[in-house]
Amino acid sequence: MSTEKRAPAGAAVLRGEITAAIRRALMHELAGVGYGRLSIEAIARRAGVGKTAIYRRWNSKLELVLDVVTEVANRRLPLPDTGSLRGDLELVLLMVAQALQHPLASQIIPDLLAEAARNEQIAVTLQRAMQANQRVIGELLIDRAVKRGELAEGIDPDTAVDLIVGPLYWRLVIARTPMNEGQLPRLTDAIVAALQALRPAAA
Amino acid sequence: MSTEKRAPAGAAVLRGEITAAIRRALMHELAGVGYGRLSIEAIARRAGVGKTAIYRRWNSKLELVLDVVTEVANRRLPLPDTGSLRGDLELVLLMVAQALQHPLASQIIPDLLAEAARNEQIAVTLQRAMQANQRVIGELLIDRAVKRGELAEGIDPDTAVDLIVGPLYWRLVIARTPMNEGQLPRLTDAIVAALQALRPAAA
DNA sequence: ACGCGATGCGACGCTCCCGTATCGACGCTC
DNA sequence: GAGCGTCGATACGGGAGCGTCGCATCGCGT
Repeated sequence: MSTEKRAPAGAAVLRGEITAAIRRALMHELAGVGYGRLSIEAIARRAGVGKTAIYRRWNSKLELVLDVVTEVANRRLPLPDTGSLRGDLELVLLMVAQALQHPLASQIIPDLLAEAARNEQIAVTLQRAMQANQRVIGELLIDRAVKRGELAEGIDPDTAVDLIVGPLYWRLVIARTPMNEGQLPRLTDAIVAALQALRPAAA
Repeated sequence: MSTEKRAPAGAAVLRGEITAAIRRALMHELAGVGYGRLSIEAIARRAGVGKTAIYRRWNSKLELVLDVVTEVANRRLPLPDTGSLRGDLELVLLMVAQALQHPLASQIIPDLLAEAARNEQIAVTLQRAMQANQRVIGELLIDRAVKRGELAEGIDPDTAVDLIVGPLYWRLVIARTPMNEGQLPRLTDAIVAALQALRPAAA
């Protein structure tokens, strides 16, 4: 029920264009009214399809949202090795900043995160998606820096990720203050200093 | 319509206990179903009052929520001077952590922030509330540190606030990872280092 | 060429909530 | 003691969305 069906036997088939239209409509509805007010009827209206087309593909609103979220979250972001912690970090921050400033993402992400606080299934789905991206940051960016000798061994990866992603998320999504020119490099320097000052857990 | 009415002439009066019950019920409903699904009927049911009692006090769902949010956000938090940037910072982080871990707050805050992305009135109300608290951090904590010589003059207050509040918010509200014993002091040290490394905007 | 089956679509009954109005009961103020 | 305004409760018409069902259409395999 999650991926595209392909000619099971000798019969008609779910039309992929319609599935795609529903997915698109869901994203826009989610951004527009949020998960709470989300209605199948509105999605069908926006997608220009009948409600049946949706119910035939997914059993419930929750299943539909989880499916689309999972599909979007599984798009991996590559992390080239720039040769230094500062270079890697600035690149990551830039990519995260661009992602968070996407008009659809900047509305959908906080909405789903808020809903995750009351819906266990959404929570675990988002956790999975976030863990995948945090592993990129943790294992690649931090481990690389440790191997280069730029960071101490035994550094707490959770707190490190908090220090890297937290300020940017707060700034762009919560406070919604635009980033001025030159603030990102300064923020990068500050975070590098924070990471280097982060004592290992054993200390 | 926002504060308590007091005996206008020679007549009956809105009973404060009922107003308080509505406020309490609103908080619980908001935490339970979110702003999107919020319904006046459910609030009245939970509060054990008639819908009329609510409509007599507020004209709309939005007005009710804005009123209660403003009232809660106006509770000022004192910030004693511990004598050092690190001491002030750890105290602030501890208070913020406690606030964000409150079961009601941890559900209501992200929900309203998500809603603020599509509702201008909620956005400005929350901005006002946050600016008040950020001023405490900015003017007191940072200015004090500058006067002590612990931070450089001309430091960017916006980025500084991002560095202070962002990691904790991300950790507790977004990632929802519990803070282990000893992580808060380590986080404090790292943020101090970040603030000291934060170059002034003019640089 | 044909027929089967899945498809898209609108209609259906149902539930929930809105915002208003009305009612008798109660309590406070004068 | 009298009157006024608030109280909970209930009812109302209207709107919106739910999940299902019937129907004509279209595509595939024979």
